[in-house]
Parts: sequence; structure tokens; C-alpha cells
Amino acid sequence: MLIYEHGVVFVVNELLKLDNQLCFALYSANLALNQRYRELLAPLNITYPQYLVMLVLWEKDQLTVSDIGKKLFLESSTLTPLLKRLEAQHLLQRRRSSQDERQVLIHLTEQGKALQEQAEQIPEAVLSATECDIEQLIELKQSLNDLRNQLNQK
Amino acid sequence: MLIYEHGVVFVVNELLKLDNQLCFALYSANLALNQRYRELLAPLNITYPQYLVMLVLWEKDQLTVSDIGKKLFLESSTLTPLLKRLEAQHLLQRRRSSQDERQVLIHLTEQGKALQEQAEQIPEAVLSATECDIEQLIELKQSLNDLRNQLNQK
DNA sequence: CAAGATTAAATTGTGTGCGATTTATTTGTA
DNA sequence: TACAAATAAATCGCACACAATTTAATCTTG
Repeated sequence: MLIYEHGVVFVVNELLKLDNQLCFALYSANLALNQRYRELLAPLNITYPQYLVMLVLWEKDQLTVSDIGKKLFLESSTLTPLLKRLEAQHLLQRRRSSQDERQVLIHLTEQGKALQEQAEQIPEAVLSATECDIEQLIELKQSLNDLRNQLNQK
Repeated sequence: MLIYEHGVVFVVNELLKLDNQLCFALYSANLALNQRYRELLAPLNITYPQYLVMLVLWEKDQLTVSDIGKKLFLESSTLTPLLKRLEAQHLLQRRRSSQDERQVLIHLTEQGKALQEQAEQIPEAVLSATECDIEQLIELKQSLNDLRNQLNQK
């Protein structure tokens, strides 16, 4: 069976291979990224998902667990223990909202705010590790966001 | 501070944001992909990393643990328990090599070979879930592989 | 050939991720 | 105003993922 798209002919079998290759490329690039972040974040004593939470809070403090979850596409079952670990490190505090006792508000401690300075050189270090040109990275980011949004709308 | 590249001016601060956005795009696209695979693979009773191992073995049987690890960029500490789970499902068998007793050879059972047919419609389903055009996906795959290779050479 | 070095896999401990469920609170509605 | 439905976190169980270490086998070199 053949598929015609943009004037190019694809054998279906090739298409299926492409899928596996693409998904694996995504999977393995993510593994590799994690490994670079593990090194870079080691001095700060936090993991990459924890760093993402801190980025969100540095941008806007006093968010609920589900606010953070919406931004990062994570469930409370992932976030609750992660936030407890950050709290145990005195980077943030968890407090029930008085308005709505179901919600837990997350707010940075002074130590958590101070960590931002220590994290300043991280993005540069990752960017230089990629050694790609900027235009390509911008396009890559856009493609990945498109892909994620497609996949997330089931 | 400014950076000039390809005739475009970037403020450094924007670059740092780009890095965080790109890495998060990769991270979150990978989460989304996992969720689609979880659904699609549920009837086969395997996870995505298990599916990757099966793909490798369908391509070439009788590999050692580290052969598989090299192909998938995974450590034995990840693979050993994963392979034991697949063995418990009777999809493969683990056997010490008689040539070199340090190595463990992984070979598919008849059931494991038979699973390939059941998995045939998976790539198509994922591909259609992306709803992207094929040329873009090919480019995306290449960019991700480049990125991974850059990140992996430390 | 013996002892140290190397290699392959397994083990241990920690931190994600998420589905399914539970607990506590708030909302909607008869 | 009661009480069912909905919502927000937390809990539980399972499966990665990897650093660090251990165990066992093989290789190297004196």
C-alpha cells in the first residue's frame, strides 16, 4: 500500500518504521536530557522535575498543587511526594488554603527564592551542551509543543 | 548582552528562556507520548519500554542484556527487572551464555514472537494520533536524534 | 599459572510517573 | 437545610531509570 503526501510516495511499512523511530528518538532524547540535567542540578541537590516546579514558582508564587500540575502536565500523585521532598529541603512550604481547605498552597521560602541565583547558569550550560543552532532549536521546540498538544487531546 | 546568529539578534535572557522551553517541550511531549502508548499497549499487557525491548528482539533475537542496553540507552539496573517481568509473562527467556557465563542471552518464546502480529497496528495508531504531516515528523526525528547524540557525548 | 584488572549482570536505594482509590471539603439542588 | 455530586490532595501499588555497589566470570600480565 502506498500513501501520497506532498508529492512524496511512502510505503506503509516505512511509515510504521518512522513512527517507531520518531517515538524512540523522543524517548531517548529525553533520557539524554535527564542525564545532563542530573549533572548540572547535582550542586543544587534537586532533580529535573523538582527544578521545573521551582521554575514555575519563581515565575509565580503561591500556586496550588493542581495549578502546578496543569502547567507541568503532572498529577497530584506525582506532585504531592515531590513537593514534600522540596519542603523537606526547606525550599518551599505547603499550607492549606483558608478560603478552600481542599486546596494546598505552595509558597517559596527565602531559601527557595535564593536558589534562583544559583540556578542562573543552568540554561546556558544545557544550551551549550546541545551545540545546535538557535533557529533549529526554536523550530524543534515548536514541533514538540505541537506534537504534545496533538497527543494530549487524545 | 546580545548574541548574533544567522542575522538574528537574541537577548541572552531570551536564550535562557528558550532553553527551559525547549527542554520542557521535550519532557512534556515525552509524557504525552507515554500516555498514548499506555492506552495502545494495554491490550498487549506491556509498557512502552517493554515494547521497545520487544521491537529490538523482533528485529534480532538472541541478544545479551548489554546489547539491548546499547540499542535502547538503558542500564542493566533498568533492564534486568524489566526483562524478568517479560520472562514472567512468557514473552522471552533469559539464559546464561555457555561461551561466557557472565552474559545473559535473551531469546523470544513462541508467544513473544506471536505478539508481533498483535502489535502490528500500534505504529499506525500512534502516527495517526500525532496528526502531523510526514515531512515534519521526519525532520523532527532527525533533530531529536541529533540532540540526543549531542547530549550523550557529554 | 596466579593475582589483580576488567567485564557483565544483578542488587540496592532513591525519585519519578500514573491509574485507581480514598479522604476531606465544597458545591449544587431538591 | 440535608444530601448527593463534584473537586482537591493524598495514598497505594506498580513500573521505570539510574548511581553506586556487589557478585561472578573472564582476561591480562608478570
